[in-house]
Amino acid sequence: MKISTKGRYALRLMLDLALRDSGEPIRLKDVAHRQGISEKYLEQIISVLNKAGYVRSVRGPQGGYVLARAAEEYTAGMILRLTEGSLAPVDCVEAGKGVCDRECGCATQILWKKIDEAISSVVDHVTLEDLVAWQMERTDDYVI
Amino acid sequence: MKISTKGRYALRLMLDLALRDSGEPIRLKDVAHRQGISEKYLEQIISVLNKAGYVRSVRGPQGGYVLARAAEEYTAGMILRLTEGSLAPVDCVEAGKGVCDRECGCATQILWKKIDEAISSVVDHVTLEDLVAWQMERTDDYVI
DNA sequence: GATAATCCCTACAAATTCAATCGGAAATCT
DNA sequence: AGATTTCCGATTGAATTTGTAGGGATTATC
Repeated sequence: MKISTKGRYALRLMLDLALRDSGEPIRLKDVAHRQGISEKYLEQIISVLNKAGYVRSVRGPQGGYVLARAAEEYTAGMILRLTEGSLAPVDCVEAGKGVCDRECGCATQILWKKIDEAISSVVDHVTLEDLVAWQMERTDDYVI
Repeated sequence: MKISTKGRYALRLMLDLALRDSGEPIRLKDVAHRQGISEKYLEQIISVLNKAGYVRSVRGPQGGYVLARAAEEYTAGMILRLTEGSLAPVDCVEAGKGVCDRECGCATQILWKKIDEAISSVVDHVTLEDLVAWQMERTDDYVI
């Protein structure tokens, strides 16, 4: 019941981009250094965000990444679901998946549904802009 | 971000015991058959519940397991935390663990905390008795 | 007391997932 | 041309999950 590094790093990556959003591309290498995350690993993660159109990439020198939209247009749920796959606590309450093979009709499903809704109600209402605000409350400089 | 089979099976196991709670011990073999779970694997799981005093065991023929307390005295959170270890979405918001090495001071922690609280507010308020009631609404017989 | 049923314990193993690492190709600025 | 940066796919080591396997201890019943 843990969020993997993929989701956590993706969120920190997007937060990093949002904090330094000036229109100029931000090099992944810099993000990696600031966040203490392997550059190569971050590549894989931002590749997913890029394909989803969450960031825009600029190749070559002076290149890097820029947020595709304003920070308030991203929810934590969007970012986490994209990178984690799903935030549902069990398979059988996931959107696409219909019934579960055996647990169907099982009362525990009601619990899983409630947990799923509780998680969603948080992540779907916290935006990247909220994270930016929280970060700026905590530290004056942007060293995360 | 999934609850493992250990937690899910533990909950179904406890629900099964609660639904058939008559004072007589219930054989693990029967639970395993009803739930379609390997008997040997269930042994490992109930061993944890037994050591925690959540169930009482009776050895020998006509033996089995009985709930140690009334169903309303167990929350889903108790059972899941015992078998899953922790329901916190990331290590750094767990109770015992102090700071996280690097993400400390990071705004994402606030999000993780909110998710953790949302999950807890569900699992700490749903009791085994609730699950029993939900199950009886769904099916007249107790075949889960 | 013998037998059979049941819980109890520990070790092992297959499969999957996680968390990267590695090596290079393609694009682009100067 | 050369340096910089993103892009892409393969591989890998470790950890975790999800069980299996085999036997030991206890006890009700005959």
